[in-house]
Amino acid sequence: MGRRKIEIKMVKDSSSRQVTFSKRRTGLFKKANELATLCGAEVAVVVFSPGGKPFSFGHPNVDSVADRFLNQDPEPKDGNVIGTSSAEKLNQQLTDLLKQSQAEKKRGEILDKAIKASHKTSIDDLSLNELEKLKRSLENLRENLKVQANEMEASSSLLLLANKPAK
Amino acid sequence: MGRRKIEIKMVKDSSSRQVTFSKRRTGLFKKANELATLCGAEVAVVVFSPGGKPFSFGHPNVDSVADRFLNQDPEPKDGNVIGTSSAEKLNQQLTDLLKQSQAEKKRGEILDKAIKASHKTSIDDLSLNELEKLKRSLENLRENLKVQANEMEASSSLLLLANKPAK
DNA sequence: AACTATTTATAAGA
DNA sequence: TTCTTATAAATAGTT
Repeated sequence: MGRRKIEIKMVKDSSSRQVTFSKRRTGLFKKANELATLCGAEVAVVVFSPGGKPFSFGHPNVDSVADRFLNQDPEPKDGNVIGTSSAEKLNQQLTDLLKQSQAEKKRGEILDKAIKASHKTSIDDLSLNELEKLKRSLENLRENLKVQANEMEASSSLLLLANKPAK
Repeated sequence: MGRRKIEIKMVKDSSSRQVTFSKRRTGLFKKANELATLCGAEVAVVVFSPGGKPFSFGHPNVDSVADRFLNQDPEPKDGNVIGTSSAEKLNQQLTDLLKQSQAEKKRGEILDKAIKASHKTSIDDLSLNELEKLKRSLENLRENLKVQANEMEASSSLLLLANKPAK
């Protein structure tokens, strides 16, 4: 978003990285504030700099949002802290994950075609087109995996937290 | 940032507010991801929609960042149905899953090269070689995903069982 | 869900 | 570091 387009990967130069961190942390907090204000949402953001310094933003504040997040969902079942709802949700997500894997298999087949095509003289429009579709599919898969993993992580956080003594 | 400048204050229309929330939440998570990737920073974001639904993003994951921020030790606690080991194992698997996703990203870059190569005259040995490597990577990914999902399913089944009256 | 006209964020540079 | 500025990215209103 500036003079040049940059790839989203670790900035090598430590000094530049620090500058990028400062600028983008400011931007992230600003966005978080706008989201909270515009939508009446509760938002908490915690960031550790590469040097290990903590920074945070919260609306209305970090702790209340964190508490709400960590204490939600666990069903108040006597004798046990964890409600099945959390675990069942996890199971559903695992099922979805398997579906992702299945879908990915089809993409592998597309690749097969492309490889066969390339064994001939030159790659034709069809296989090129397929390669490009495959590329988009992969980008999608990556995005989906990340989202899924994040959601599952949140669920398992709840499970973990539910096993800790209430604060 | 769009057709018109808007004031940063509560969007009155509930329907528009929901749309704004969705768009901006996506944007916020993307920014958080970029900050983490570019700077090697740890980042956690938790958001509650106006409707009270929780959303989260974390790198490497929400609870490790939260724990670190709250300066809490994941104290081992027993006397409780579920050994933390099961839950922690789940967490580890989720982390591995994220790594898978990362690895997949590199494969996408290989594809990029192949596509660029094919834009030229004909696909050469190098890019063909790369395509074949990519194919093997994909087969691997599929296999790993399947194994991971199966293992995780087993863990979460244990969690489910552990929550039912032990007969 | 898509599409653009604009606004905003920000990468380089000073 | 702070400010400037050219450009990339996000997104408000629209369809």
